[in-house]
Amino acid sequence: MPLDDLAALLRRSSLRVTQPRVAVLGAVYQHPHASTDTLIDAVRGDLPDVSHQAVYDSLATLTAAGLIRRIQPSGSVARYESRIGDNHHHLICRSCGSIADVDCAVGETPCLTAADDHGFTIDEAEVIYWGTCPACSTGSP
Amino acid sequence: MPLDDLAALLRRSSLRVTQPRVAVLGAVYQHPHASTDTLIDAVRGDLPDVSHQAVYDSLATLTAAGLIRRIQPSGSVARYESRIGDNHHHLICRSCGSIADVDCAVGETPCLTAADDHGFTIDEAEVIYWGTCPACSTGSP
DNA sequence: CCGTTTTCTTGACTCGTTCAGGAAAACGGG
DNA sequence: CCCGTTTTCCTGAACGAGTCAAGAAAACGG
Repeated sequence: MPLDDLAALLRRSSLRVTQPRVAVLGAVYQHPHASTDTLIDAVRGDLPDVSHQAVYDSLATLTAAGLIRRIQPSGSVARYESRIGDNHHHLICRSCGSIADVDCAVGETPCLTAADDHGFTIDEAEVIYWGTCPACSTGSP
Repeated sequence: MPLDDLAALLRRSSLRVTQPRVAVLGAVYQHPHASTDTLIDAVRGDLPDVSHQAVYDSLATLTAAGLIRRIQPSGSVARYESRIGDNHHHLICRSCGSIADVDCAVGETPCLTAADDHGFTIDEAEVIYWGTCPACSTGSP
């Protein structure tokens, strides 16, 4: 993903194009499901002197603009991903915390229909599959 | 839920019956989806001098024993509920954070089948419906 | 009732995240 | 191309949910 494209994404969302934002957006594309800490390290590969605050701030801005998505499974720190708008879900290993993407099998926004919505206006259904990843499954012997 | 029944639940799980545990378990039954803080307050209604640590510890023990379930939606503190083993899901208001239970429409453990499991051994599918509750929907005018 | 084991109390501490104020960078108009 | 305004970034401190540790107290089995 060339830097110019990242900048264009920012502009299209009416966001100022700053070095930290471009670097953060690029890092999220390069490291799917990465934690904030990992992203800070990745960003500092390009910009050694960015503050953690700039990364936190950029992540919040990008999330608010819908360019990235924040996910935060129970017992985990915040993670970010660039796959958005395609209603996919996540498969998380209870043992090592690794995350895999899962396409939604049924249709576009299939899970958006709850049995009883209690009068709520539902706008998203988030599905998390919990289990054990292949690497952790074969760990015992 | 009489105290004796709560104690019986603990014994059935081979847990020692202590005042804090009984009080915590009772509080979770009385306050579905309550945060740890709320539960601490509730427990102190019965036992004014329990430490927060005892409550944290009891909650962890009860959760490990499967007597209660811990839920932790993104951006929220940990919450606990006593409805377990019936594969129900949650409806959460983005505005006020209130949580409602939703029965699973399709069957017993319907969502347990991901489109592609990536080799994971899946043991649970957690579904969270995000939206706006009736009270918050009618807030603007 | 006693001894062992588990649990509770007290208090300090960690870590991810947020808050605050001044300095620096980005953008639009001239 | 430069300048002023606005937004963003940096430094450094603070917050809060949750955890850790060591000794005192309570629960259970004999």
